[in-house]
Amino acid sequence: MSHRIIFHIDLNSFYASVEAADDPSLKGKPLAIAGNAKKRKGIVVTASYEAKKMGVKPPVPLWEAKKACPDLLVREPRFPRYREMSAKFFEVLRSKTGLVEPVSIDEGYLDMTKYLYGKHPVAVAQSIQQEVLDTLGLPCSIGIGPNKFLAKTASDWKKPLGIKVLRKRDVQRLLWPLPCEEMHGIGARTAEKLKQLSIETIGDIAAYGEDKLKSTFGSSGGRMFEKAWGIDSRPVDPESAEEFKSIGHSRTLPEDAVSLQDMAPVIHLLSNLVAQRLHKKYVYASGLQLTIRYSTWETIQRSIRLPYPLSDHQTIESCAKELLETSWNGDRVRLLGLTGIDLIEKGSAVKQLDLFSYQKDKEEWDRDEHVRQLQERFGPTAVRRGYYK
DNA sequence: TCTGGGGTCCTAGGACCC
DNA sequence: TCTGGGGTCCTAGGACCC
Repeated sequence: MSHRIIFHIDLNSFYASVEAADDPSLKGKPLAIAGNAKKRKGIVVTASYEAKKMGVKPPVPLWEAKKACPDLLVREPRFPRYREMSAKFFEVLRSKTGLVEPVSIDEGYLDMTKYLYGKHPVAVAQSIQQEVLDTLGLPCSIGIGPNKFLAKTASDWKKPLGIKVLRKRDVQRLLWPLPCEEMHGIGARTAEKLKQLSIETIGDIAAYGEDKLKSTFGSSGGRMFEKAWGIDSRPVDPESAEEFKSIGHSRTLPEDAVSLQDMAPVIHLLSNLVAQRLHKKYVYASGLQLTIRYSTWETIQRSIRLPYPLSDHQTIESCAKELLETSWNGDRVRLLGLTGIDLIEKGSAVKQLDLFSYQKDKEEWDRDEHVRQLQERFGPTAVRRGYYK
């Protein structure tokens, strides 16, 4: 672990950049990607740099963005296309090192320690940046450091198309003067708490003392302190993005719901979406979590354990309805969400069978097990190829 | 005309057990 | 009349990120 060289690579204004790459007439224009563009409640998810310069800072309501930038061009997101471009992006990264950890659709860490082959890290970063730009038409920023935190901080330094090295010895000069909320992991709430302790900058965090931070912020106080000193021992873990802990969907309703009948179609939709994704990822959910956001923005979450790990949409829907009926307080509802939790891989689920004393609804389980066995014999496409049904 | 949708991690507090 | 002390597990909520 001694002396690593970590890259953090971040695609700049990813969704907007993809749209501009696909439609050159958008290049150099203020562009916003906004969900629900036609409805009232849309917000800007991504803005091009031209739009950002005009004051469009996501996530901002679309109507406010248009007020700030009357010439704003607006596109609805095309997620399948973004996923496609993201896959190509990570393909490029994986051709550089075996140690790539995707963090989200548009950013990832690379452990380049053993993959520089004597070349200068900045030269390698430049060639990666150029390759991503040439082959995908997408600008990215690259941060280089001895650990994830410094690499991530460095990639934020200059956008778009930045390359920045942040060494441990730069921490005092470059990091300490910055306000606390510049540190990854410190948001508005924590920054406010820190302010009340007269901690304004990252340097103040470093000077405050580890034990005192821990006593007010728990374990995150410890991490805060270490980061302020440029310390971060987390490895680049290529597997971490593979495993899912939960799969969920949520929808803001076109209008506030005031009755169970209003909500029934949404529950139906969410159940189907969740079931589909569970199937696609070859997992069962052992529990279900319902989210209700009231018109006051008050949000509650209620969960139940399912009778056995499952992924079929009928059972999910009936359990979701049960949850809704027992959890809803009768107030106006703005948003509903449904999440499958405590996920179990279909292959490994069979080992847990004896742990569950279920009698009914076993057919779906057996069918899924049958599918799994087919997949083991014929590969993941067996079902689509028609071996089943 | 305020405020989307997908996640992860941590903690407080109650239930339960010995 | 009061009435220990741990430990674990679970749930809901909060904070944060992209």
